[in-house]
Amino acid sequence: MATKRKVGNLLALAMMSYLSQQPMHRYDLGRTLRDHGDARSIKFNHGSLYMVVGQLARAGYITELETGRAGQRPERTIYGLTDSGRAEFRAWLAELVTEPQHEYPHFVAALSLIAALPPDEAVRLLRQRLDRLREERAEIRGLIDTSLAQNVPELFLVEEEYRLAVLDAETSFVEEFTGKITDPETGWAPAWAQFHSQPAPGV
Amino acid sequence: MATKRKVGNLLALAMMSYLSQQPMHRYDLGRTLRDHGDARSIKFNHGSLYMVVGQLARAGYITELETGRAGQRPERTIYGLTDSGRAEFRAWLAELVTEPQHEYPHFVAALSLIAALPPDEAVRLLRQRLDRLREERAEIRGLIDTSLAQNVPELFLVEEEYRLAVLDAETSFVEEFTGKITDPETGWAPAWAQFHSQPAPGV
DNA sequence: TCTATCATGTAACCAGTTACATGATTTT
DNA sequence: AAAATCATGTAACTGGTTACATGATAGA
Repeated sequence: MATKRKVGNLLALAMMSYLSQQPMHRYDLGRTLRDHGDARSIKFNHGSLYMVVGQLARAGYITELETGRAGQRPERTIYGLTDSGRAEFRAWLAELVTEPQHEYPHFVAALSLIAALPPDEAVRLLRQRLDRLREERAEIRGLIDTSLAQNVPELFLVEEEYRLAVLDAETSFVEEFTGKITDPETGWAPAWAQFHSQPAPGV
Repeated sequence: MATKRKVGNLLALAMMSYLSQQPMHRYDLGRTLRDHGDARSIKFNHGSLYMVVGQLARAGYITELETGRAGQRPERTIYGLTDSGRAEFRAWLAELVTEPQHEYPHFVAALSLIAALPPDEAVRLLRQRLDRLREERAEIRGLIDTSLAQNVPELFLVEEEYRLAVLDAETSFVEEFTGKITDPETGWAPAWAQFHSQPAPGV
């Protein structure tokens, strides 16, 4: 039972994580997140950065520490994690690790409706997907390998390894699926093609 | 490059799919979606139903056909798919089948931050996750089996089979991951435990 | 010095969810 | 006849994204 968090945006979790190491200004948070490659795992943009910092502050998880000034730039408010923020961070992360979430990936939706396409088109599209999946796999593989070559510990790459694992599972699934459609003996294509006989007219 | 759709909510895709078979009233759409089990693949609720129908109508993908009346109930506007809606439906579904989307599952976010937990706690939580994953697997397996027993064609269960495949991949991944942490020879636990020596103080 | 990019913030807009409201059937 | 639940819709709120705005530094 996913507890209702006062702040639900995962960007907040990443922020609390960084702030647990040292207080920071908003912009530094953004830069750190960007440079650290967290954007691959957590969606964020300039706008949400401000929004989420506001939410965290209102919830009492972070607090203004001081307002520094560097050069002639505008003031920069430094935020620090509060004790309550630290507790929330741990609890939330623990929940995310233990409890699988019911999510709604686009491909699941596509599969649930794929019968609406004629079987030969479905197969054609699925084969295209296989190409894309291979490309993506190569990309992630490369990203991991270059990071490892730069001595990034494997621990900091687990999320990418996980992506790879899921990607491989999806690839196998799609291959098997196209097989089940096209098998000359037991393939679904004929039956499938039937309820595409008379398409309903447009309006 | 995921084209920018005029209506982006996947609920709209499911609606167009049903409307491509026959015109319907909003409430029927909701009921059909519910009874058909689409809620497992596509998030929707009473409120979004109205919103999305409005969006589809404004975009010209569906149009009012007639307003019927049954018994003493309020009028019910019947919507039908337009030709432009039919085209959009096909194009969108094709895109979803061919193009893997970059998504942000919660577990990926959790993994990207898991180093913030002490290794032994991480392992404990991951093992709890394994239990949950097994439960979920059993549930989906059961759902598939009862459906098959009721002669639902396998084609209409592919999205659940896909879930199973992904679930299995995740299970293997988590098992391997815990192994890499706890291995008595080469495990990451010692090094990992080190940068948890002195936690920064709360504010 | 001009231009690009960095750094910083606000305002307006759109999507999505929740809560409210209400009459019509069906069940007890 | 009361209670439940079905059927239907609107309004208000919240979260998130996009667009606008602007001064500061760095590079050409």
